[in-house]
Parts: sequence; structure tokens; C-alpha cells
Amino acid sequence: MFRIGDFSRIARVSCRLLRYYDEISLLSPHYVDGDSGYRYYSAAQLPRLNRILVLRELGLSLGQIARVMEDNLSPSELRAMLLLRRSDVERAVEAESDRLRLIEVSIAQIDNNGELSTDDVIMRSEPAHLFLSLRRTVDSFAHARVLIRELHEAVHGRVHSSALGSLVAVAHATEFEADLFDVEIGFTLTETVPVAPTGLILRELEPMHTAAVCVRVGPPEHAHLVTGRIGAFVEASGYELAGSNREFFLQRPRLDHTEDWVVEMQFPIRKRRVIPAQGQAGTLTAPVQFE
Amino acid sequence: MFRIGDFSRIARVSCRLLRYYDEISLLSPHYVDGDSGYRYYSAAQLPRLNRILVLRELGLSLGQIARVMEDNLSPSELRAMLLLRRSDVERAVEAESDRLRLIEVSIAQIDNNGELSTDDVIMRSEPAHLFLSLRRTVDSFAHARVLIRELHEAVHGRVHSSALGSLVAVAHATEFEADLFDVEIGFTLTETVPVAPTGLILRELEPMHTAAVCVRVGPPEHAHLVTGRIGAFVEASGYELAGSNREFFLQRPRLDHTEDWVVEMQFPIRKRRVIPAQGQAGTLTAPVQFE
DNA sequence: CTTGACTCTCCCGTAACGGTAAACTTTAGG
DNA sequence: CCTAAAGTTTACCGTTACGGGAGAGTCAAG
Repeated sequence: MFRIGDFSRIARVSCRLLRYYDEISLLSPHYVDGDSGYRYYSAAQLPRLNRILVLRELGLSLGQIARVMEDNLSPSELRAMLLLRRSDVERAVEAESDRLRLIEVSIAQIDNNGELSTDDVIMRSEPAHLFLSLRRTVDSFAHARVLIRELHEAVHGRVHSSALGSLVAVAHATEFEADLFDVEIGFTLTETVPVAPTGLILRELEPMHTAAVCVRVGPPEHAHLVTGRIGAFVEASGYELAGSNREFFLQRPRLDHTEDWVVEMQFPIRKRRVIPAQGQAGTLTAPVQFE
Repeated sequence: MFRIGDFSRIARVSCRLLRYYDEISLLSPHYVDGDSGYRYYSAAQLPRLNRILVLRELGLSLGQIARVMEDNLSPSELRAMLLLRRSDVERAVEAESDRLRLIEVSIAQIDNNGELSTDDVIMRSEPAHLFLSLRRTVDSFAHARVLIRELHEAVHGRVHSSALGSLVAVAHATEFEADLFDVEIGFTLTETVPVAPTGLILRELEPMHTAAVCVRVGPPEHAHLVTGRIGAFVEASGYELAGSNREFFLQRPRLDHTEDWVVEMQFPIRKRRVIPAQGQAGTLTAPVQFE
């Protein structure tokens, strides 16, 4: 019979931990003195404690460990738990590895540029939306204002304003240097509407499983700065573009004050299967070009 | 100006998170109504929020993120933080990979044996101890009782009992099948003592950086069972033996009741440089032999 | 003016313990 | 036998980064 301090020294765990495991009934002392409340442990409890510690090291939660310990769980059930745990750990390893690459990209950014400029590019998923739009091919992206006005006129009076969501511009062109832009501009909808013969398209705006997004505050003339930044980020972090990008207007734009526009640029991306340069942070010196 | 709900939808984060970041002064609203307490956010705050989210994704704590954000931290300081973070993540990846291998070993154990029998072998480090001992070569490990008696007589009266720690037996032989055992038996000491010319050795019992330990309750005749289990565990988890093993007596042994002995067996181990079979859990079918 | 949607603050809960305080018990030494 | 030191008890708070919910107040549209 050991008092808690001796037992903790023998088992190399803290007294606090033993009391905690007693509290949650994971490992109760062999005997508790009724008067003093002193806990007394026997050496025969060491195997149980060690088993707990081993399972803990495998990453099982104390709740799971309790299930393993209390009834003598069948080996196959334990096996199932371990399989579950294994897939969790596999995912965790992959997630941490991804994180590691992102960190290295950021360090390389600082080394090359003197500062961290990709800091506002973020990756997330984007759900599908119901979308009511106009599609045109124009010769200048600044022409967008005209399109927006046209869209407003087409929509005005036909759709209740409470059904309208955000203004979205989809860039269907994949060549960024081309002289012609295939642009689709419309509103997301919160409910379906009848589409009269107005030239308006009613469709689903595709969801993006993974999107690199960046918020731009300023006129469309500055878009290429953000575009380049996103491109560099996507390139460096082992992804590639996976479709046409689009711009979400987070504020209803005032057509005559383009410098106040608040636009979220969204680029669908996917993991590259081949990762070209797997080197250290400092070795990523070649200038990274977009597309 | 957006109310918190709109802003949360735009930024794709929860209201709760925005309130929390306000509370810890990480991202305060552009304006707070004095009467109602309503928070109003401006679109111009999105870049800051996104930067926060990016840093969070890199795994920085909110405290670190706050330091990055509040003063405009110099890029080199940020770089240092990222380097620190990188080494943390590298360690995390390695730790999770180790864990993954342990899990796979456990699954393979169940598949081969029908149950998890290595469950009470645990890995930890063992500190150095001051050690006062006798060393003999005997022809049978069961001869240990005689040695213990001899040790008691040598120590009795010369060392104050408060200075005595645990009884330890060191097996210096590396060949487990040999007929002769080179055994050293002694006590750990809590303070240094004068060693009279008694044949006793005063030395440091080497620490073990990594040890596989297992508690055995029972007579020394059962030691080989535990030995085999530890060996199989060590072999399967990518380690190898790295020196002579020893037995810590967790209870002062009663010489005439060997069946009550509570002994912790400690084997120093190190990572194998070459990992032979890197296969899946189910493929580990060859019987694993000790040494 | 009402009603429904929105927002506020405040408190509790998470997992797995560590730290500390105030009171009590045991043990060793004289 | 007495005292002092060491050990132990319960109880409460803190950690991280939020999520959930209660009860009360606020805003906007019809």
C-alpha cells in the first residue's frame, strides 16, 4: 500500500493526475481511508495505470480509454477504435504537413520581398448560389460599369429586392492578357424567381471546394495587384487554378465611386499533384509568376 | 457599415467569433453605438480580419497574432516567430507520425495475437541515480535472493536507512541465453555516503534517454514473459535495445515471498536507423523475435 | 404600432489537467 | 508525549479558442 505521493513517484505521474483519474473514476485507489480521506494505492494497480498511459499515448481520449477499461472490451472493438484513431492521426499528419508548407511559403515570402504580402489571401470553401445574370464579351474590364447599369435595368421591377443577394462578376476568360473579356454579371438570389424573356440567365453559380479569396478595397484598375498576389500564393503553396474566377461585391457598389468598391476576389484552386520545388524556405528564389 | 450579422456572413465567420475578437481587442468594430451597444463593422476591416484568419491558419496563437497586429511588427520579428512555429510544427508532425506507427503496431498485435498484449509496455525517460551496489557473476538468475541477502548485510549499519532508495538489479549480460549472469544489485541513494572498504561499489546508475518499461508482479521466474513482450514491442515499434537492462523493485521485496515481488523492468532503447518493414498493419505477419 | 428578426451581455461548457489556498493527517525526532 | 515538518485533503480558478443558450433590449418593415 502506497500513499499517493509514493505511488506517483513510482509510476512517474503527478499526484494531481492520480486524483483526477480518481475523480473521473478511471483509476480509483485500492482503498480510501474513511476518516482522513487519504488514498492508498497498491502495486497491483500499476499495470492498469500503465495501460491507461499507453492508450493515452496513442491519442485516445480519456472517455475512450474508460470504455476500453471498464467492461473488458472485445479486441475487435478495440481494433475498430484504433482504426478510427489511425485515420484521425493520418489526417492530422497531413494537415500539419500542409500547415508546415504554408509556413515555409510565408518565410520565403519575407525573405524575398522583405515583408509578408500574401497575408490577406485566405483559403476556404464557397457554397453554391442561385444566380441571375447577364453575359457579355467586352473589350475592357473597366467596361463593367456599363454592364452593371444594364443589369440593374433588366432586373429592376421584375425581381423583388428582398430576393437579391450580392452582385457578382464572373470572369470566364482564362487568358488574362487577352483583349476580350467574357464577363458574366448578376445577382445571387435567396429564392428562385421567374425569368421572363429578358436575356437574363438563371443558373447555379458553381460551388468552390477550395477557393483562394482576397478582399480588395478600391477600383477595378487595382485588381491586377490582387490577382498577382493570389497567383503567387497559389503557386507557392502547392495549388493550381481550377476554373474561372469571380468577384463578389461585398457592398452594393456606387457606380460613380469605383474607389470605394469592396470586392472579394475568388479563385477556385486544387492541390497540384506534382510539387516542383520541395526545397527549404531560403531556396525559393525564382520569381513566381502568375499563370 | 454592417451590423455584426451581415459582417459575419460576408467574412464567413461566426458572430460569436467577432464578439470574442472584440472582447480580446484583436478586432474591434469600426463603431459601437453608445446606447444600444450594437457593433458596426466597415468593409475596410476585412483585410485585417483576413490577416488574422491567415495567421490563425498557420497555427499562431491569438496572443501571437495580437503581437503581430498591434504594433506593426518588423518583418524580421515575424520571420523569427514563423521559424519558431515551423520547428514546432515539424516536431508535431514527427510526434504524430510516431504515434501513427504505435497505433499500427497495436493493430497488428491484435490481428496476430487476437488481443493487445503489449498494452503495459510504456516508453519514458529515466533519470540518473546515485547507486551503491555489489556485482557478481552467478549461474542462475534465481540466485538473486542470495545476493540480496549479501547486499543487506553489507549495507546494514553502515548507511542510514533514510538515505536508501530502491533496490535495483542490473543485468550486465547481453546474451540472454548464456549460462552465466553478470548481475549487479544495489540501492539507489538519496545522498552520497562514505564507501568503506566493503566491496561495495558507489557509482552513478546511468540515465536512460528512452526506456521501455514494464511492471511485473510476480516471481523472477516469470521475468522472461515480460522480457519477450518488451522485446516484441521494441522490435515492432522501430526501436532497438541500447544497453543493459535492469529491474527496479517498487516494493522492498520479501525474500521468502517472491510471488509478491513488484518489479519494474527497464530496457534502454533507441530509434532504429533502418526500419525494415514499412508496410501496412496487416502485413506484419512474420513472428517477431526478441533480440 | 406591432411583430419578427436581430443584437446585447452574462454565464456555462469544452479536455485534461496544473496551481494554489486553507485545513487536516501522519510521521519522525526529541 | 509533544511539536514541527512533510504529506494529504477538498475546493476553486486558470488554461485555448471559442460554441450554446437565456433573458433583455433594439431595429426595420408592414
